Amino acid sequence: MLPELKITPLRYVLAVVDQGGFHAAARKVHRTQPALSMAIRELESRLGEALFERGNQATLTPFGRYCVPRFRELLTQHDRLGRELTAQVERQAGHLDMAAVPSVASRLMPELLADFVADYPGIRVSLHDGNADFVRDQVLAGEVDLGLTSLWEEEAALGFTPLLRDALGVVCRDDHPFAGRQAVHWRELVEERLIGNGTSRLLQGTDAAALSEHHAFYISNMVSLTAMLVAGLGVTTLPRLAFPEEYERLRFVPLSAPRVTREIGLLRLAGRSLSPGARAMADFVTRALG
Amino acid sequence: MLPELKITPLRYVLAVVDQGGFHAAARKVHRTQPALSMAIRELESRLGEALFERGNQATLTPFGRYCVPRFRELLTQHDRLGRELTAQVERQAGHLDMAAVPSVASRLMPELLADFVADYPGIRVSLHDGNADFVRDQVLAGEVDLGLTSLWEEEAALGFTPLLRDALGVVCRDDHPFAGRQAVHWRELVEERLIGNGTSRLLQGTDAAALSEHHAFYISNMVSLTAMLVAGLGVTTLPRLAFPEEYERLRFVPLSAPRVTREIGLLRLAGRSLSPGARAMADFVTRALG
DNA sequence: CTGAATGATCACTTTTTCTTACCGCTGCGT
DNA sequence: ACGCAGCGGTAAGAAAAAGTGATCATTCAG
Repeated sequence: MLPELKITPLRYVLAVVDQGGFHAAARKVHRTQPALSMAIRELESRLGEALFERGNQATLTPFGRYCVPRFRELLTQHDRLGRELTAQVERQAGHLDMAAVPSVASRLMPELLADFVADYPGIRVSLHDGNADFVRDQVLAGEVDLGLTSLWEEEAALGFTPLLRDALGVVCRDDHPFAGRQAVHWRELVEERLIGNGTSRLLQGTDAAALSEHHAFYISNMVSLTAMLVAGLGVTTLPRLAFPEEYERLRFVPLSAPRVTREIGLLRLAGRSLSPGARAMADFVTRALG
Repeated sequence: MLPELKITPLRYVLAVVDQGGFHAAARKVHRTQPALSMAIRELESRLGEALFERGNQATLTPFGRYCVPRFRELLTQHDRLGRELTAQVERQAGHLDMAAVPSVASRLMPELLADFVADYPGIRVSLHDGNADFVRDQVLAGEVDLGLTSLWEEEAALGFTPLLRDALGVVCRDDHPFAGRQAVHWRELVEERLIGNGTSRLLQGTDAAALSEHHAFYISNMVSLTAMLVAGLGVTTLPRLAFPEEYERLRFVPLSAPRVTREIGLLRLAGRSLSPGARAMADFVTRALG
């Protein structure tokens, strides 16, 4: 029904118009003159109307004059699309959404992102932070391309690439007997007033599993938790990365037994490939942390 | 450098997306499934990025999801252009400019145009009227596609198609001795007070050439001329078509000797083809008057 | 476990596109 | 007036692209 206009002949027509002749145009598009002659003739017969005046050399018919600007417009859009897509593929443009647990988001991401934008100035990044469940759900729902978190349990739909291990330790105030110690054994914590938090479940399944039931309070909010620690209301366990270094009065003492670590890594949907931008980020993070 | 996106594979991609599978899409576009498989694979390798998730059946990659709306947009514009051009070629749309001498413009064109728009409702017509020189110049300058006029002298750059002959006659008031006569001989006019007008030069080169020098006044404006005739100030010569029938008191009497006729026809630029709309008009006029 | 989907792959044919070689025409300089 | 360089068009065959039919592996429902 409607004639399928091929892109190349349109380009030829414009070349002939712009160069003012078939020969010059052929040179421009790296073809021979007959190629243009035939391609354009083909296009004309497809349209059912001549574009160039026959006999007269390379002058447009009225219909040709009507067509040229429209051809040019279509080609402009075609080329724009081509450039846009290659920009995406070559990571000169694009965007990605990622989610990270707060410790990663606040301690690792700032530097990481600074380095990333230096390498890929055209790629826009959105970073959402939330607890490990939030990150997992966001990835699973496809709301974000990548997650940086620790994974509680393997899932078929998720692909997890471990990047770094984060050791659990005890956090206490600087006047506490633990402060300054090289290590603490879990049994010593039984005597303490222990404050539970979101990371406490790391202890489950370890020798210190009992502790995770043991706490006096459970505080999920990090600001509240640190306030209580600064007030000397008790001690808590936290992975090193989650330990808020900016509080002068708090100290982090590694747990010597059990040696509990959480594994922080890159989380993504299995079997779903990444956008070019997301792949750039995934590669970048793996190189930087792995 | 930039990858030449061909139209057909883009269409295939959209078909696969819309139909939800390669087989269904192949049926839709009247191709076999391998054709789509291969064309799309080719496109992917050209872009350097997969559009469909391998293994998983006909689901888009993130990059594919990014591409699809853009492909659709480009195809929409492509198809719109195709439809637009065929509309022009098939005379469902378009426009043309024409010029005609006043007699043709006022006596022939109204009915002609009415019939034309009935046949070609989509074509816009601009009609300019002016004397024969004006029409010739407009055509020569390419300001109009077609002219309806009489041609004084052949010119290489102009193509003239005679359509009808218009006989010269004498115009006088109804109380003049000529009124009611079947014919008048040029010698009879020598006695009369003769008013010259733009068409008087038709007499040049005929037996009555002397008359064209002979006139008492020369009036180019038609309204002024008729006013003078109605006032009984004299008589004039006019081609039949230029005789203003709407004036009850004026009479037209053919010249029996010499038999002078002007030849009215279609004027166009030689060696320059017409736009589809103009060709429709040219054919139409030739059929209607020829 | 079978059978009917899916998409991928392979060998081959058809179609399209391009090139080389050559033609006729036009216009310019001698 | 003549040759000659430039133009665009034509024809035959080579090269590339697109399409087909047969076949395969995989998945999923009954």
